[in-house]
Amino acid sequence: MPVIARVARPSQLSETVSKTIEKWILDGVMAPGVKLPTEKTLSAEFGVSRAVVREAISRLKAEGYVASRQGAGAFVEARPGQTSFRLADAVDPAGPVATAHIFELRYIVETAAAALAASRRSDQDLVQMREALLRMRHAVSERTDGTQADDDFHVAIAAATGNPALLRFIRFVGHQFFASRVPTWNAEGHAAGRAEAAQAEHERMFEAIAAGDGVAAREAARIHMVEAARRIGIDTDHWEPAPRAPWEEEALS
Amino acid sequence: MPVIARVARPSQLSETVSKTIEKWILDGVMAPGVKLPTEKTLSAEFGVSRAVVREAISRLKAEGYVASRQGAGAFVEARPGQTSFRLADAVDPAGPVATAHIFELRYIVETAAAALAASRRSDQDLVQMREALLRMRHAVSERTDGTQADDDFHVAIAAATGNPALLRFIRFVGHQFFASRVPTWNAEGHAAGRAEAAQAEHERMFEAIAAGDGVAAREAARIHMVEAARRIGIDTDHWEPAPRAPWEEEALS
DNA sequence: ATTAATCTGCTTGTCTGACAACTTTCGCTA
DNA sequence: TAGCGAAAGTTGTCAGACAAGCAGATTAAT
Repeated sequence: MPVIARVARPSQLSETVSKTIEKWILDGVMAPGVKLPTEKTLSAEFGVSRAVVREAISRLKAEGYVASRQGAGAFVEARPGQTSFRLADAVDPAGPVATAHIFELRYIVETAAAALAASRRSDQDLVQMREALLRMRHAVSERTDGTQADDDFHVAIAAATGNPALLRFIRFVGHQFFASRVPTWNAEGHAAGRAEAAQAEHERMFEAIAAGDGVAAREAARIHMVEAARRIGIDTDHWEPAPRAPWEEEALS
Repeated sequence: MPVIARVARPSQLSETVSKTIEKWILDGVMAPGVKLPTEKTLSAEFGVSRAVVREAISRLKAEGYVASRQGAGAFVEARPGQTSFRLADAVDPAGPVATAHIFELRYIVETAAAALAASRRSDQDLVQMREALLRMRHAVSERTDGTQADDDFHVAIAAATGNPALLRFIRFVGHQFFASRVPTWNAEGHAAGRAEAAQAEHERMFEAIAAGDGVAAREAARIHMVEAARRIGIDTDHWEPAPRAPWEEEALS
């Protein structure tokens, strides 16, 4: 019986197995392209049934660590970081600046997406944006929740770039701040005029994109991002080693 | 260009099932916290064995979409997945435009990073860049391989932004094109003057960043990215001419 | 009557054995 | 030697069974 890293956490056998194999790959014990032991061998060495091993490999396949070919075997696909980008690896979740750093990343891609959308959007893209915009308008007047429409609007812009990779990434980064939109759209946000303010910013973005004005679209998106950051209380004063965000320098002048 | 929903791949039953359930969750058919059907029910409805359903759920657990408790059931997680970004999900690997889409994403973040680096770089950051630059110079004159130094140079710029999330993402995206640098730095590339050309572009980027000129840094990076795309045969005609943030335009005046 | 303990059915976790689909290897034949 | 086909090995799927744990209903105790 080989060494089995006894992880205290997983009460699930399949998780124990998958974590162990994942560690093998991470530590370079199994290089990319290498065929990993057969399911029968693994089940024997781990002392579990083949079903458990299969579930473990299923996890690893989902995470992109391995790929298997029927009749041939399972092979190490690649090292982590080559196929997937994890925010948990990118920033220290406990760090106070993590949110600001991720938001800056979002700021970069969303402003670029707005500019691209202005020059590439189809009529159908505009329909999607307008539809989300109308739902937000309705949410403002009725003082109801507009977080979903808000999210849909941003996704529609990303989709209008015609770049699926960019679309997916914006959805991914934007999702990290889904909960952050609540203080804008709840009763308090309506009362304080935050929902109305956000809506006005959205309207300007839409107009610029509809007009095909990339520069104006980027500027409108920039303003929206800056205001959104302010609304969720991102403290740019504490930004790491770098002095400050670009929009702050502008505010200074 | 419409959405590419080409997912005909899954010949694996478990993948078909997991993708279907994933779609349910993403489309909001199953809200967070909701208990999904029992394994027996799912196996009956999909017409597959329980083992297949379990492997599918195993995938979903690995991706963070669901969590299951023995005896109780499997429940949709509050934060549906979205803990990692996988390019394999973002683009159709078989599509001819996949590389161009990913490169555009890289173009967006690298040009922004260059602009940020110009305003935030420390003296130590400059040392890192200069070191990589010297190694590339040496590679050009000696006609040796400079891919690693090339990569290090771009990473040094990303690091100078002081944003670890941005750094990590640039490393991730840049790695997708690591192999693409070979035709620039191999014997053929040296002979055709591609290595020398790339080096000149790098020098301009460094000078602008060292001078603290964000606008020039972005423009130099833009040129380098466009040329790099051209060297690996990516069409950049439809790209935005010179995406530039408003604060930089202000800096011009 | 209220509360606590127990029971019972249901669900997930694991095991075993079997067969189908496919790949690789190797020995045989021309 | 080259090509072919059988055989062994491996993953994919299925079926049934039992253990472990949970939730609601039933029963017992105060």
